[in-house]
Amino acid sequence: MRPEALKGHLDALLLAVLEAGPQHGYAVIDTVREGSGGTFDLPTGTVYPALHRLERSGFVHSRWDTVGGRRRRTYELTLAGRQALMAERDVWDTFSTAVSALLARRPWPTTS
Amino acid sequence: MRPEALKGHLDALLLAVLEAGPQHGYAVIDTVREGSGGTFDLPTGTVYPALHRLERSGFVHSRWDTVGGRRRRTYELTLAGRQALMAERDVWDTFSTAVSALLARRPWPTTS
DNA sequence: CGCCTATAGCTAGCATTGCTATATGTAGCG
DNA sequence: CGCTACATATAGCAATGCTAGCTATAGGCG
Repeated sequence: MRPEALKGHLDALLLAVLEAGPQHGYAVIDTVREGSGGTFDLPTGTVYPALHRLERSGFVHSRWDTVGGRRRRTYELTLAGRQALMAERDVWDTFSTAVSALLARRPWPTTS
Repeated sequence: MRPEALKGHLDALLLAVLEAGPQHGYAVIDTVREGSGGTFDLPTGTVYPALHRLERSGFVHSRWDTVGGRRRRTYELTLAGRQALMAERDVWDTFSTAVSALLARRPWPTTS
């Protein structure tokens, strides 16, 4: 998978993952990998900055936990985050429909 | 439509449009707009550099025409371009399938 | 104990890429 | 003559995901 393919859609994925319940960053990476059937194996350098961005935007809220001596930062969707996710789903639908339509074009039925 | 949504998929769209036959840049813009049902109305500052990029990559070949006193640069897919398009279609399929799967996740059927 | 792996987090800097803004020039209409 | 549509072009911006590198704990193995 070409890395830049994700550009502009990462936030939607992260919000969708967190919609299922609060998770910490490392777990988010696992969930994305499994939920995408292995297609997306996001590096930490992608996910952590993205989560920080989402928090700055007010879409998620974080708190520190300590589990088994390890520090964890658990992220949870805010109300604004849920609304943003709804908007992102709409964007994705129109976007993917349009791209699929264009990619489905074929030479022969030129109809011109 | 958030502008950056297209990032990483523009080349695929342009190649797909040119697959139907050679076109010049301005016409490509029209074809994309109509083929996407109005979703993508690409600015010239997006399309012309992208076409140049595709030519540098060897995916399209251009020639100058003059039609009605106006200079036109007509782009045509190369063999490499056709192959790249096939690859792009595969990328798009895996990509969109994975994103749709993740966005379809819902809180309740947590199954955990 | 020392080493490695898995877990868990962080950041600086890079490269790519699409967009905005601006520019040039022709054809045709009122 | 001025306006609009057609047609191409580029400089510079902003955003964003990735690479690479770093810190730190827990636990297994030799």
